Amino acid sequence: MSNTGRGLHGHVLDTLGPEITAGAYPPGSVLRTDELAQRFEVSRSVMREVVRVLESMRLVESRRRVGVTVRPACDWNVYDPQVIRWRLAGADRPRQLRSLTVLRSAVEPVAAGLAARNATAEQCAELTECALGMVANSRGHRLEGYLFHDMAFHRVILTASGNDMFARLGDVVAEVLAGRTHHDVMFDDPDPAAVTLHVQVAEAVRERDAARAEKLTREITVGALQELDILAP
Amino acid sequence: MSNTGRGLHGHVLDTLGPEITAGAYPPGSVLRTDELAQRFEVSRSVMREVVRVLESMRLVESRRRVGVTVRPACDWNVYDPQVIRWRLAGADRPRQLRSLTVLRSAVEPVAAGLAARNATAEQCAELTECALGMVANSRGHRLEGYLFHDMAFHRVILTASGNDMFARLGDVVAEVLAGRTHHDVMFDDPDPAAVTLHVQVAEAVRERDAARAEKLTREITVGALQELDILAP
DNA sequence: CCGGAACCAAAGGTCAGACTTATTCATCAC
DNA sequence: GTGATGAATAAGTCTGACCTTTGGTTCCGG
Repeated sequence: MSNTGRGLHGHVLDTLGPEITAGAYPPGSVLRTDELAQRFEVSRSVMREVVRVLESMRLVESRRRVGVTVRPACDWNVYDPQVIRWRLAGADRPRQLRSLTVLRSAVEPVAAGLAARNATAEQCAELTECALGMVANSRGHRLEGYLFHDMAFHRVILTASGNDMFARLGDVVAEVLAGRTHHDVMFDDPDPAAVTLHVQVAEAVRERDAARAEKLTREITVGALQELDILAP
Repeated sequence: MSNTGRGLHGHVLDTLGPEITAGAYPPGSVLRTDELAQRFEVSRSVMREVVRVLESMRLVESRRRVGVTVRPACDWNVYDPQVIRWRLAGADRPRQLRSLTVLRSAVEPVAAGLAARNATAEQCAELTECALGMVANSRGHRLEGYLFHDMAFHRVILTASGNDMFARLGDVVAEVLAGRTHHDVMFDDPDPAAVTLHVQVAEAVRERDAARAEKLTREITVGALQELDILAP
């Protein structure tokens, strides 16, 4: 699951990071490098590297003569994939999932519009393939197969937009989609209307119809919002 | 300027980070910790901490027996404020500015709509104050005063949306706005139409008119796109 | 000529301990 | 009360040692 698991450093990070994002230490709490090193049974060097990384994520602040103070949640780098994963694994997962879904609803329609203008022929083909894969797995409780193509679909859209910032959200969207399937309510087969919308988006992009791609994608994200009982804008 | 400047560690990071984001080392290049430590005249410990942070930003990957390899740009954590600052300071600043402005155009309208629903009375007041500040500084080459209130305005909107992910983009938007004023074309006084739009957005939020707030904000961001000669979606 | 096993060296990973420096806090003199 | 002084503290830095992984090389046998 976690990609930092390599080495002692990664292990400590994957323990301490989630603790902080879960709110185990209230903002302003002070941690001492030495104490942490003792607790995790690692050397101070390793602990310092962990603190540096947590600092770069703005989860903590290290100051001389004071210690390592935990920062308030509003300071955190909530776009850091690590932080996102930690928060999704924690107690306020539902809240986090809502935030991310709202973000999706803002970004994906615009990305789809751009994709309709900038997608390469190859990307168009990929998109169609993904949509067809979704259709093929839309019945008979083939949720895993459906999820796979769904994640790929949205990733292609975001990448094909040609915008760095959008492309980087592919992982985030994938995480949200996976969460919906694995942890949350996904009783039955996916909504047929949603499947159709994906096929139509692929069409619109292929036909370079930016406005239609944007509009259709907006319908998809509105559906995602409604699934979480979020009032559609 | 840079907030990491504290300590040797920060200094090295602020030198090596921009080099990497500027593309000084092609993807796949291998750096050796020891050599870097020599070059910056710091100990291996400090260098290791720097590498760890760069690794958490996904700028590099550290592997045994191989060294520190530079990752392709598509892997970078482009939402990390540090990375954003480094890229904005580098050669492909214009490209980066475009990416960020497109992101703004996707996010801010939705955020404004949410703000109209969720803003506290205090936030509404702040918003109005910012808008008035913009008006007051809109004539007579008071660019700095205008910028100050403009940044504050957008930050309040993003915060008032009540969405973690949106709120965190306040710094990014501020950076973009500051860039436009300081580095790029901002010859004369700001466009009066834009100033009016900000005032109207403040009104709409105060009156809880989400649809109007969203629409007006979309007009603001379309203007920002046009300034950079980006085709409005 | 080729494939695999054994070996070696290179680079990061970890550790322990000593020393430095900034910062806070308390004390004291004015 | 206020400002200067000093001591305590925890992070910052450096050094040098040793461990572990792993890519490359060599060498042997098929």
